[in-house]
Amino acid sequence: MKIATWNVNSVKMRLPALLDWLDQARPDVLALQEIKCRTEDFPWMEIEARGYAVAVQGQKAYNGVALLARAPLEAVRHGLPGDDGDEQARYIEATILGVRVASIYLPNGNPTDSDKFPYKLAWMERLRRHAAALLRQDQPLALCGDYNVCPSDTDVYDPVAFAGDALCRAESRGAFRALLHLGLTDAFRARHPEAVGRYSFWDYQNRAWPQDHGLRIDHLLLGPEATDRLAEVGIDRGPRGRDKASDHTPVWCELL
DNA sequence: ATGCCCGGAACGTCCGGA
Repeated sequence: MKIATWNVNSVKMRLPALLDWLDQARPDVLALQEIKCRTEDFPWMEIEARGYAVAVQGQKAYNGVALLARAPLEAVRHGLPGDDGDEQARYIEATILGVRVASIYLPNGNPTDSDKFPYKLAWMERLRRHAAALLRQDQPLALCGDYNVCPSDTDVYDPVAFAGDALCRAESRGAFRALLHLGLTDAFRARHPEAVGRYSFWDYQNRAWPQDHGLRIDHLLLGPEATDRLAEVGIDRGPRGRDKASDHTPVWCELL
């Protein structure tokens, strides 16, 4: 079972690249982030024609997440519990082939002296509480998405320059570690413990991609049952090199 | 010290992204 995550930065602009990647990589599940469209404007027909079931949590212009699966999506949950006043479309969850899978678009949190940073940290605490509840269900779990956290300096092309950034701040990394301490496993790091310079995001600015100035911020966090089944993990840099690319590229894992 | 590059909304130029 192949499970992947990809921040597409507008599903409308990325539709040709998305359809190509589905045909080529053939994931059983793909978690999308930053679809940047209302649920009713999602390209349902084009995706379903490729043999995928679709669940969407959209909003106008910003954010938005979705789950695509080659098997039925069961018991879909829209939104992260813990704040009924939160209008931002950043979370969707469903069961696919017995695996509980979430698509997560965690807040960026910059600038750190604005209210965006405490919003990020509060969102991460809500995620921690919900992940703890999911882990108590004793079913395979995969929390997939754009976490907007570089877990360690080895995940950053210039750790000094990013030391004060919301993606690298101690508070963000501590909240990420709190997720791991629940019993979740960073799939990429589990399979590639010593890897340096394996990124999932390269900024559009400053020629970041040709210089390989990247960050690893897209993660697959697996519960114990899924981790026991973990066979392989990869980052597919191909889509980032295309014309009209997203600034993120897909991360995938294979469960036995 | 600041903008660089993108997409969306909208039609001038700003917001948000990371």
